[in-house]
Amino acid sequence: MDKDPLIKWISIIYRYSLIYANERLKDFNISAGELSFFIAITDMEGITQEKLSSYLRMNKGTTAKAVKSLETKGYVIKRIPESDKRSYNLYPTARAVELRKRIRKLAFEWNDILLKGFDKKRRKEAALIIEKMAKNADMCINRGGEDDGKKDQ
Amino acid sequence: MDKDPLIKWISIIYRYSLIYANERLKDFNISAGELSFFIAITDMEGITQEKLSSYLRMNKGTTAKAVKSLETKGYVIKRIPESDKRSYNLYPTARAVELRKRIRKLAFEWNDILLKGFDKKRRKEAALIIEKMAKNADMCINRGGEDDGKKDQ
DNA sequence: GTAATATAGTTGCATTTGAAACTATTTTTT
DNA sequence: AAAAAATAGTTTCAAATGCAACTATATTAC
Repeated sequence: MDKDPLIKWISIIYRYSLIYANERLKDFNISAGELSFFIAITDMEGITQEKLSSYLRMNKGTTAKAVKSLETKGYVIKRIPESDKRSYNLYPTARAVELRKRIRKLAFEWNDILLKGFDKKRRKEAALIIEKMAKNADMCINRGGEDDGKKDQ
Repeated sequence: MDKDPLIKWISIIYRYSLIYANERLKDFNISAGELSFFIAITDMEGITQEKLSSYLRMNKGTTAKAVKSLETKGYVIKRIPESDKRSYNLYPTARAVELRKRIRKLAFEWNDILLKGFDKKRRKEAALIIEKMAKNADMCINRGGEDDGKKDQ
């Protein structure tokens, strides 16, 4: 029945997502790994790296590197707020804002590819299932799961 | 509605799967990345790296490295068949076979964690959806998707 | 039967990521 | 307020992975 564990398929989806994103993002000088950071920062201007890490469930080291790279590429500006000199508020540059729509669209185009052949109802169901699985994973790894800065459902 | 693209959740599931597997596999001296190779080789004795790569949809370079590592660790033996001196047939060692059940079980325990709170019917549905999404991704990246050596559904 | 092409694997390099040790700042204790 | 603990980021190291160039063998063309 379930001859292969789910992780086999999750792994394929994830890795192929990176391949797809890397290909499609070439023109924008954004790497697949930076994509979710780019989207989150343009969506939530002023977010800190800490919040960003917990929102994306990324290791803070990973976040630091991605943000630094986006900064170097001219997509993000870091500003130390008076309120807490340890942290940074992250802002998209004008160029990032300008690209935002196209980049976001690209991420959702991949959704359509993944969900090809699914009717409306099944797409909904798929999204709920995937999100629930991620939250189950989160609960397991982070005994509870911190808030991700957005009301999630 | 779908404020975050599916890839956000897929990414979380994938990365947390690695974290979980690495933790649980410590005692066996098998890394998370090697897990699917270990399972496939113990399940399909004699498989070639080429077949293994297409079965797991892994880059052949990645496969080469994982197999070499499993060989070094004493879990896999490579044998060049007379029929084709370019290739290797991969066999699990006695020790690998001995661990097979426990390792496999571990992979499916993660399934249970991911599917916590899902009833029988929904679990079935989840598996179908994930697998279909992976195949959609495969179709997109590999304009067709080669056979993976097993009849898949 | 050579030459050209295809296939199986390997290796070096780059990217993505997590863990852990580290620095700097803030908050809490006492 | 000084000491201790917590928090925000950075950096180093290692693992997982894809890609492209490479070697060796097999197959196909001519």
